[in-house]
Amino acid sequence: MAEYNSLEKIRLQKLEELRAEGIEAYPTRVTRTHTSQQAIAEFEANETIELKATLAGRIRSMRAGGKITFAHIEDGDGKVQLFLRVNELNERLEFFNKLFDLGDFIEVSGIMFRTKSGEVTLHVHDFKLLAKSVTPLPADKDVTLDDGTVVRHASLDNPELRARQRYADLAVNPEVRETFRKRAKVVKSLRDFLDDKGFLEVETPILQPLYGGAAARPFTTHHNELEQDMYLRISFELYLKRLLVGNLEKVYEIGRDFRNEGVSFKHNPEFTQLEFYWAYADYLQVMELTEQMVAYTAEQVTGSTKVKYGEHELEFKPPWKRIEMRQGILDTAGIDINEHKTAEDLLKAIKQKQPKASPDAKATRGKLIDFLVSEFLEPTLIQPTFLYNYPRDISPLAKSIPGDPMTVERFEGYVAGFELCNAFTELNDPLDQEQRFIEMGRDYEAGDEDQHPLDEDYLRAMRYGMPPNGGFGMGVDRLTMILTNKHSIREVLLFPALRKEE
RNA sequence: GGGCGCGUAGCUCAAUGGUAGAGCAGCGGCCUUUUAAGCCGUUUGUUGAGAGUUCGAUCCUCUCCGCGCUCACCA
Repeated sequence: MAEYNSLEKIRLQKLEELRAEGIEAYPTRVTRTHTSQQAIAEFEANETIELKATLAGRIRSMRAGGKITFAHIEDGDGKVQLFLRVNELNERLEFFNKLFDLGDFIEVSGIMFRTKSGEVTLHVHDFKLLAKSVTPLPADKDVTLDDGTVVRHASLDNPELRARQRYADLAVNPEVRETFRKRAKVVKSLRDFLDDKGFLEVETPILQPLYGGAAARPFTTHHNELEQDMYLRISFELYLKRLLVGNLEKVYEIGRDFRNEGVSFKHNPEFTQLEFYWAYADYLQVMELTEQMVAYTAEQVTGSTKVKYGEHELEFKPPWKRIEMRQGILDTAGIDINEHKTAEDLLKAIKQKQPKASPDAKATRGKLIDFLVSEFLEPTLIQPTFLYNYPRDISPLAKSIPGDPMTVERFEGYVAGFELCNAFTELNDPLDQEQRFIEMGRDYEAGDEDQHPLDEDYLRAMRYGMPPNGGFGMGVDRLTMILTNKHSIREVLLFPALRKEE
């Protein structure tokens, strides 16, 4: 049984009073004729015509006078003011004032007009309760004090409450609703862009017998009838590339990935990923498509390719800056990785630079290079930038640069100092791929949990012949953060992962 | 997982080792064009949970729970 606080008990009492009057507090049918903004627009188009309207929405404010009451209701389109007067409503006005609360959903009918102070308002002739609100919304308001200082409308602010009770957050903070409308637009724009380029949207398994395509720890679950453990996917990569073997030339998927790892302002255990694979393309073509796609999305969502993010103004218009990884590390860290061909050698060079963090002493050469990037280079990449040409040993699914077996054709897109996307010319040589898997298997035996187990079926697919192709992956949540100027992934997830209550 | 910080009324926040406060919301009045109205009156608490120190703990100590920041982890 729910326990009610004093405010809720008062509302429950009102509910009883309503029912005692024979009023259904949660009726089934609504007969709305206009949304709030439709009614206002239609009235403003010609104010000499009497406009009758029936509106529906939630009571957000009430100003009850003796014989008149002003209120605002809010619906999906916005707010509209109501004017209720004893002249039309008689004793029902008092009934309205006494038994209706902020947060209740109501239906109101009447005639649109403009008040003395100029606000388009519904003059209410009839009203009906649609749903009684038992728990008060956490709304608040500010007040101007005698000395002129304004106490701000604080409203719901507690980040935990806002995330746990997103419904209340959405109900009370219109800008939060706007953020999620923009998020939907981000996804739609990406889809439109890729569809227009001839990509086929597909859906691949979330429950997988093996996980792969990324270096991350998976969530494990169990299928009862099949009597086997299964994993929630950590990427789409290996399944999407199987489709290239099947002669689907251009495929993409937008969906959820699951990684059983730490939570931070840019990591949630489940997150939305976009991946596409493009036969007969290489990473340079993917780079061009990427900057076009992100610029298109930015423009669709914000109206411009220039986007404000915190103190920065980001320009997404192609072409983006390109930095070759070796050169970028040389410029920011002062180390030429080509002069340090072994991990021991590179580690020595790094130690001389005395970075703030210290690299793992057992790290491979590739991981040390990765360390240099995140320590020195990454924080400088504010404007959209492609960092390209990665070490082979941290890129097991990418193809080497012809003539440079240590380096692969791979790039990552950086914006605002963090990684937005990752792409490469995909490895399509089954023998090379098997070799790389085996090398990773060694890592796996050595206790590196992030390395994936060998996927025999993927190799079987590749042996049938996989066309040369370029692949791409991007965190949709992160793109949404940037395009909505939010600095935490939780702000762009409706229901971010939180610990169980109590 | 480590470090730092936070948790007080429905919401936003004060406060002191000695009976826990404000604004808004709520409740009761007055007000027929208000603008998150105004005026008068008024209620609200297991101070996150538990233990300890103390004559006395919201405050000090410890444990636990939750959240935030940060580091680690993380293509």
